[in-house]
Amino acid sequence: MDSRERLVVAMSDLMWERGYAATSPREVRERSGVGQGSMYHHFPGKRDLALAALERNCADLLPATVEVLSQPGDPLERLVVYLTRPLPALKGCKVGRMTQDPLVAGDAGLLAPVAAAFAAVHESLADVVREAIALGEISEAVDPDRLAYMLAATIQGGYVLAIAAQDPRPFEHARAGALELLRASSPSPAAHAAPAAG
Amino acid sequence: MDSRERLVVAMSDLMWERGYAATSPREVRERSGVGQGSMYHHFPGKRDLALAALERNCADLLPATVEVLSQPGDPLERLVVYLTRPLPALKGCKVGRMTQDPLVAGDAGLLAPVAAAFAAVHESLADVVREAIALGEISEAVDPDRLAYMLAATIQGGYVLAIAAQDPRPFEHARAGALELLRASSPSPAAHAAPAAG
DNA sequence: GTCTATATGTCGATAGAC
DNA sequence: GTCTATCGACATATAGAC
Repeated sequence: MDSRERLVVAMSDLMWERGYAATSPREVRERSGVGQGSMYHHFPGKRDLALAALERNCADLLPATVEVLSQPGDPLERLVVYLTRPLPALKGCKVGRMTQDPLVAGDAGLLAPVAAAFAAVHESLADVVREAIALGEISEAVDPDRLAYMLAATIQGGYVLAIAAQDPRPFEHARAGALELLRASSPSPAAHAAPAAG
Repeated sequence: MDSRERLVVAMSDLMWERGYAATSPREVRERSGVGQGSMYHHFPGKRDLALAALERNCADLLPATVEVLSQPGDPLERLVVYLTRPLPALKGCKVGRMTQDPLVAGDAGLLAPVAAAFAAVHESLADVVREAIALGEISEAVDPDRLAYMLAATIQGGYVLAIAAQDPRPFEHARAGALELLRASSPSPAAHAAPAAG
């Protein structure tokens, strides 16, 4: 791993552990083992390093999420996987958390990769919901875009509740609640327990 | 307004505008118009001032939320109000945002008022959901605690999506989606449009 | 309770040799 | 590309008079 890469990894980790404002160039240097001169050779300043770190985080997380939603097979089942896969409730989302840092949210350049990642997840989610509606697994009374936003919000907001309580259960309950409600609203109640007949 | 109060207000505003780590005692002094000596007379340090500011924010926001949920009358209608009342999608939640700041989330003392506020909202929400289930407005297949967590998460996560997109619509869509799904899962479909008969 | 003055360290970056 | 040295500014307080 070259110096540039080590700097990006260290910055990414530190933004995750301490936040953007609270992370100093010095810590990045120390953790990466890269010297002062090298750091400013590779990046004009802290913000540019943060941008590279953010882009890296998005590139790390996005493919796995989209992949879960792009599997072949039953769309409702893909939503179940989306809502039940293991996620670090007490650590939060490396990407979503950045929206709550005013220094990041106030900087269009830093926010851009985050916005792109959420937009991509939304498109995948909305597609799956549309498929599920077409198959009669979800009520036609539901708007696919709205439901997709709701599902993504359940995850992101679940982190907030879990961290506030210092307990993963609110996160798990929120996701389970979304799933329960989704199933309770299904046009074919049989879909809850077993594959629908026909 | 005395010095102490002015300090707390300034700190509260600055944590809101810039975050905790990015807010310096100097800015607090300048905005509040309180001198250096007075500041350290009233508070031992930045953290203690932040704690007072957090407690104030919680005390500001909690009553209004609980009040919405504690109105007399139809419980489902109270959930509708909870999910449709005007909220600042692009600004986020003064209380919820704090959970995403590692310096706050890693400090049990700072997190305590936030945890208490979310716990209080959850209790109110879960009570309303239980009432709605008892009246047959929401399916008995739904667990009240889970649904309550899901609804709170929808709001908190909606902020994340809206700020990422720099557009209030994901927030509004997420809330509307929750409402739509709630209605689609209602045991008495008539409840969607008009008061249920009987 | 409020003020001015001071202290110590770090931040975020630059300089310039190798 | 990497190094050491250095910079001016600010962060986070403390001291001690009034």
